[in-house]
Amino acid sequence: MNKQAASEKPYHHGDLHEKILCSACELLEENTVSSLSLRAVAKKVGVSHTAPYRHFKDKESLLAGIAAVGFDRLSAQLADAVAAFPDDPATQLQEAGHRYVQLALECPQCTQLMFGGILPCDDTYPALRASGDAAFDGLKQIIEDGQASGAFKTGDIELLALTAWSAIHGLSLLLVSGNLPEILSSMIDNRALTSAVTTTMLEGLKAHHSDI
Amino acid sequence: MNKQAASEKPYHHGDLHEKILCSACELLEENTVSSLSLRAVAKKVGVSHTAPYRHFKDKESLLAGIAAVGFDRLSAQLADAVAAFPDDPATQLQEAGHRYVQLALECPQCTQLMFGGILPCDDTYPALRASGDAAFDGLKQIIEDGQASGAFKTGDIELLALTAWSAIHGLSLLLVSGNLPEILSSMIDNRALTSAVTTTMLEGLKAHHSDI
DNA sequence: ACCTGAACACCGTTCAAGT
DNA sequence: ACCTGAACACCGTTCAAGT
Repeated sequence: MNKQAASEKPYHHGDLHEKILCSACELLEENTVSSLSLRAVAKKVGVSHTAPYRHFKDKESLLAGIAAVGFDRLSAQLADAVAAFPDDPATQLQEAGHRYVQLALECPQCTQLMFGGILPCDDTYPALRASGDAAFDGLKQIIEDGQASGAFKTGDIELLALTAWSAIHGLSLLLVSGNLPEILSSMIDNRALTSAVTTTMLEGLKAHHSDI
Repeated sequence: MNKQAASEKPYHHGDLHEKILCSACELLEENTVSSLSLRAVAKKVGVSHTAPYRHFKDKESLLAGIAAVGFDRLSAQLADAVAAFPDDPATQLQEAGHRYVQLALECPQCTQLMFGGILPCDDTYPALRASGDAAFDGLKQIIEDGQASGAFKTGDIELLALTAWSAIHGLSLLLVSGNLPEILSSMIDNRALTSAVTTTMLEGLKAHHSDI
């Protein structure tokens, strides 16, 4: 009795689940996502290499947990971009693009994990899928607001959102993967690259007032 | 004497280098790029698991060989797109986009290998880098022609090329990695998705005739 | 309930040794 | 010159066993 509420997970370590996830996140960015080993995570936490199996079904399940956190961070950045420029969907979209690229550059390995086709995107990991969908919903909302205010051209919201997403996603992954040719990657300011992409992208999304 | 010319590599197997590369390409698409093992390639070729080391420095070196082939295929598709619509840069760019996406969908694992940050893009593999740069040069040429003919807006060629590339690259990787939300991935026709992206992208690239 | 250690089947890579 | 086999240090995962 006196079980001190229902939420307890003491015994040998504190919240091992959380500790493992946290350490994994750190180790992930120290190297390549494919070089992250469950055994190394366990060693870093200070626990036997089989202990993580009490908290994650397997390695992939742990990776899914990390990726979900990444998508949540992305959603948060999107929300901040919207809040920063109320009632200005065009600027919101541009700001969202900048933050998307910035986040990708800050945690490149996590970005690869989220978008590198490493994890299944079906319903194997519902939490992961939910986090990913939430991020896309945030983007759709900006497009919808822009259409409502007449700033963006009309058309299928999903398709317009996909277009904006593709542009900024492509740039992000090209930066993260290092596939840009020397001329571009030697540009001091990544913000200039992002601006070039978002500006042209916005140009294509804008309503053509000559059509009215 | 009578050495039958200079090009000989008989002994036990024919051109083992080529056989390994070829088998690796096939095995690659049968599974994930990260699950491709050198030992499995050797077994498929019918040779001991250390034999590949006579022809490739290590596993990464073999992967770089595969990726270079991928970039060459991309360049070829670009060239075909240009040839198909002479003197029409806008249509060339759209066609190039379609072929880029199509190629990515045909060999998703090779695409991940080429763009997944698995290989170093510095001068570690000169052939790989050269193949990659060649593909980008093809794209730049389309942009340049479009500017010359007045179809595209003026501006830094590299930046405009990057913009076009980002849009189509982003779509390709989103398709290949499976990160699209259900609504979009359930669309029967990927060509419709590609058209949506390329059309809006072209809209942003076009010269604004009202500016003249 | 939570963790450990031995064990298994796989890796990539090296190296002495065979033809 | 080209290939092999044993060996090493790593994996992920399972399972009986400990507290």
